[in-house]
Amino acid sequence: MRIATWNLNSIRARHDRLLAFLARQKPDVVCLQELKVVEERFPRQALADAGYQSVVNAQKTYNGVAILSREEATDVRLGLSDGVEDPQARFASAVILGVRVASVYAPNGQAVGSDKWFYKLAWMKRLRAWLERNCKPEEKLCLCGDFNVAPEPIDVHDPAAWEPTTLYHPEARAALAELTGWGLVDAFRAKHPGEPNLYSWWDYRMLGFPKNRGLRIDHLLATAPLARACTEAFIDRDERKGKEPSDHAPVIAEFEV
DNA sequence: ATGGTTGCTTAGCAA
Repeated sequence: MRIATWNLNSIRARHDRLLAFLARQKPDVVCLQELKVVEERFPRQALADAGYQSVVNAQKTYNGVAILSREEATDVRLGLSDGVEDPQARFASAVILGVRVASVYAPNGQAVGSDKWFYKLAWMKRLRAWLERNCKPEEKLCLCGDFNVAPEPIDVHDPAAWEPTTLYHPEARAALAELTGWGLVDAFRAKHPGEPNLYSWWDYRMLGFPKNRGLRIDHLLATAPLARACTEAFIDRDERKGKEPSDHAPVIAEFEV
């Protein structure tokens, strides 16, 4: 089973790119983030024509996540369902071929100390609580998405410069470590231990991509039974090239399940 | 040195 995660930065702006990506990489499951579209305008039919059914948690203008799959998605759950009043569409999960897959769009946090920053930290805690309520580390599960946190120095082109920011602040990293501490393996890093300069996001500004000034903030976090079945993981850098790319590249992993 | 880019929605916000 080939699982991909990709922050599209608008599914309308990336419509043709997404269809070309599906044809090229032929993933079995794709978790998408930042749809930036209302449910009614989500291109469900075009994706169905391409062979994918869609689980969609959308909202107007901001956020929005989806799970595309070739096989049927069951036990669909939209949102964290934790009783918190929260209009932001950042989470969806479903079971596909016996694997629980979740599409995750963690808050960016904007600036350390801001309201959005505290929302980010709280949201990470809520996600950990969701795991505790809904899953067991012994089951096959993969959290796929834009976590807006780079875990380690190796995941940041200039760690000292990024440490004061929400994407690499020690508290954000601790929140991500709390999440993985429940029982999740960074599937991409497990296949590329110690390998530097591998990023999934580059700022549109300041020639971020041409200079490879990136961060690895998009992750496939798998429980041990699933991580053991991972045979390959890579970042599809080509998707960041060319005309009108997203600022994120897809992360893809192959699992023998 | 506080720059610069993109998308959604239409001037300002979010990333």
